[in-house]
Amino acid sequence: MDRERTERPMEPGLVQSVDRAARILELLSEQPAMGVSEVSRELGVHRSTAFRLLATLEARNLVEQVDVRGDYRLGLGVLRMAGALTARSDLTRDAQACCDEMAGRLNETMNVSIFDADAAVTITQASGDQMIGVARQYVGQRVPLHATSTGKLLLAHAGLSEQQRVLTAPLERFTASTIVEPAQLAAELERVRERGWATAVAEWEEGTNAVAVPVRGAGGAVIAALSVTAPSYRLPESGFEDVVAALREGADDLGARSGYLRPESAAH
Amino acid sequence: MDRERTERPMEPGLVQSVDRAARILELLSEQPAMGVSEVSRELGVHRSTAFRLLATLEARNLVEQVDVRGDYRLGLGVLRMAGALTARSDLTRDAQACCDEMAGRLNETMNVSIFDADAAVTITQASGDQMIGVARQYVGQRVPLHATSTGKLLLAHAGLSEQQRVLTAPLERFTASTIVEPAQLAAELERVRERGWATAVAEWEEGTNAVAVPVRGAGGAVIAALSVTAPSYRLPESGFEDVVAALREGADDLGARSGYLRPESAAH
DNA sequence: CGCGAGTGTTGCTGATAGTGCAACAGTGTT
DNA sequence: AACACTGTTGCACTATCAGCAACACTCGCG
Repeated sequence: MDRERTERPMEPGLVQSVDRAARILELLSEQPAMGVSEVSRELGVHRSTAFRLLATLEARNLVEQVDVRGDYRLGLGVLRMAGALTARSDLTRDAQACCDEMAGRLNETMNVSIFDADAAVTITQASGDQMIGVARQYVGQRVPLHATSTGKLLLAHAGLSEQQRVLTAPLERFTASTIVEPAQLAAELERVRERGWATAVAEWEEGTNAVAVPVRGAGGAVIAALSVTAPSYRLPESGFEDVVAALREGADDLGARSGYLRPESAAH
Repeated sequence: MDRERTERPMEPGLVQSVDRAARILELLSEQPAMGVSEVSRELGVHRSTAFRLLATLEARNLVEQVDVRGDYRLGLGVLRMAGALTARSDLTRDAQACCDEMAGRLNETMNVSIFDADAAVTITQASGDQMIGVARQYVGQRVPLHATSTGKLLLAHAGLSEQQRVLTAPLERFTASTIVEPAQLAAELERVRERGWATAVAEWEEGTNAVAVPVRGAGGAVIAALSVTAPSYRLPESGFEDVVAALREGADDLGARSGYLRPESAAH
């Protein structure tokens, strides 16, 4: 159900209170609003500690209280950082337009993701207008490389060292269909490279399928992945090939503008 | 030139290291990348201190190094927060679309701003394709209420207590034309309410003019401001009325969707 | 080539800054 | 009215974090 419980004790050499503050921001990215007590319970600290952390974040506009003596939520200061971040590259902006357009055509949830260290990061998302769809907000979310269509696609075109690292580390299981055997994953990656697109059939979330195609920038390198996600009854395996054609169009449009975000994303 | 030097010693009861970390994020929102030493100088702390703060932020993906032993910049974790923030309201998304469309029509820099405590916050921005334009990225930026078109418009329609607060506090001067006399500002606000739009003629930045109109949501309340900003030679005072007509169209479109972001924005 | 000034990074140690405690002031429920 | 909550604030202790100094390294200059 909740798939992020990083209750690690924090590596030494880091600043404890800053780490806790950052975790608060993470929490507030998942839940729309939280009270002081709720935060303190989640962090495992005293209420007063959580309060002071929140008060500090509030002074810098990173969080705000919905009203006096009320819950806290993310503040508008976040916008400034987000603006500065997206201003750095055209890809984010172009990807948003691409997602919006494709979501209108396919009427399903679209994602554009990029490779980052040990995960695929969704940089853009647009939803179809169907009642049943992808509920969660995935923008900025780090999803595993071995259990999602975008993850597998990006990993298949990443550097060998990156692939080795994922293949040697234990593969976490999320559903009954999740690939957890390294050999099986290696074969899957090979197939992804051959046919030029990747899938995820209930491997990350039960009852949910996804298809991803590469976005190629100047020089032909894979700079991102464009994907569709939908309930399995609306996107069955038999329909994958049809979607791929549509996806390719969008991905080529996006790639043609050859936006780039992290030139060193493959390097380490 | 640099108009933000909040070298205040930090109020008691706040967590020092978290405050410093937040300031790092602010700095990285202004400059695209900074080294450890640069950050330490800016914060007035030792290099090792700045390093550990950055390392902690990096562990939570809020910043990242451009390469090993290199500068730091904002990380992709910021996207997650931004995604969660904008997902809370339709206004941000609709405003972006509105800005984009208007920027295409007027070929100038468009902004949508909302009222927040003691400043106007730009939640959306789109630029025309002219070479000379608004250089700075303003999204998430807090601009003064008395020296900008959006600020004056929002203030004119804010609660009386808010207006009183601004009128009694000292009005900072930014250019020769900045209104610093409370009585003069009060008269200006009255004029804004009468004619239904606000201007800023080189009051915030020399050689730059701006015009703002209200965005009215369900119930007729002013929920945001839509504005155009341009060099004074392209947007002279004589041309204001023409732009207003175009702005009104966009603002009405936007308001018709009656998005809402902060229902309690006027309360305190 | 070697110097010097710059960088990012890392143990160590003392004192400061931040934590937990307890108590207060509220609100809504029992 | 008692209770169980909430967010908030002074206080005192001690764990935490800032500063120092040294390291490894890169760059530019002589």
